[in-house]
Amino acid sequence: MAEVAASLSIGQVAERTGLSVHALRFYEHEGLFVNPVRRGPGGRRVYSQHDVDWLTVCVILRASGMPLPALRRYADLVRQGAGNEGERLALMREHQANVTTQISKLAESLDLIRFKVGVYEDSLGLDSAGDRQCHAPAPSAPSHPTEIRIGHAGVGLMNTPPGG
Amino acid sequence: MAEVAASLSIGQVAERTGLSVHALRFYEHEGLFVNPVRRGPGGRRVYSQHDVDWLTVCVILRASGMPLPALRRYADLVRQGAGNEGERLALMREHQANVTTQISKLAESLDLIRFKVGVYEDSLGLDSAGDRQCHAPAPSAPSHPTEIRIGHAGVGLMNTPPGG
DNA sequence: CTAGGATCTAGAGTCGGCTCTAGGTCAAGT
DNA sequence: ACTTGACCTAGAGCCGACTCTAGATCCTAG
Repeated sequence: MAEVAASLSIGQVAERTGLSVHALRFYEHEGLFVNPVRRGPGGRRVYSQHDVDWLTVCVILRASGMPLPALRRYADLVRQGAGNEGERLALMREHQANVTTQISKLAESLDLIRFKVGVYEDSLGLDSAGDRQCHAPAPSAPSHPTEIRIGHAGVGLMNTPPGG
Repeated sequence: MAEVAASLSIGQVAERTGLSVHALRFYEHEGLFVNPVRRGPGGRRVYSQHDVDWLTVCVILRASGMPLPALRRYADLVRQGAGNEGERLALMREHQANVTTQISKLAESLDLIRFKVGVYEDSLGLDSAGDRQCHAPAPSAPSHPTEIRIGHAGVGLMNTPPGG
């Protein structure tokens, strides 16, 4: 049905994964591959579809902020084979927690940003043709009780320099 | 009701904003303040509540990934005073777009991560005591049609080294 | 034979955003 | 008088994750 063991050059893998050829060599150097990269005639790297699949996972994990050491650790665990699923699970769960925290922090920031956008739209007389929900989510009560109060002094005063 | 013009030392501002004193001096050097920081006896910096409010905004924008040059541009606009709301709006809208893209990319990555977590939980015989929704959101159809297919070869094969 | 392009290695350079150091001033406490 | 601690300036250093360079090798096409 499908050739599982197609041989790919570094350039082809770069194309398919979105990583640069430099980055691919760098990743190899950093021990991020599960299995050693084979070499063809002339010492050139030969990759398989397995490698591309693994790299695809790597790219996604990197895109969500997993640092290279964690990625290396994960590669190590996978390389060792079955038996360490507990550790892999722990690693993934930790990353999952990091990502969800990241997302919720961004969502919080987005409250302020939306509010600012609303303020400027209003000050321009635009009524934001069909993009905003209702008026603007009140950023003074930003879903989680935080210490920062941007509602009163902050947002209001910050639109003009205090000399005005 | 409230003292609007309280004088704060750099240390106090660091405490209130979460920025380090180093970072505060650095921000000043980089032109990120709306109004020039006053100096007290002995040349020491004197901050007002206005500064703290502005910095609070800065911290949130930074936390959502706005680079310092954009922050500086924004400070410039605010410093110039009324009349450039259009530019401020554009800047904020662009950042808003960046943040929402960021969030949705993270959410996409989270699909894979959750899937992996599910795989390892299953392989350990855990049935994930009350955390997962149902089984796992299918990561092979990740909300937007992307080029990467992690559903078939990827996730499945990557749990064991190819030598197994 | 020659030229072009892809690849190789080892290692240096880049970038953003701070962080830290060195060397000094100043005010308060003992 | 002396120490402590917060502050000052200018500039060097750091970290992560690549990116780029130099100089060599190899393959293919004309």
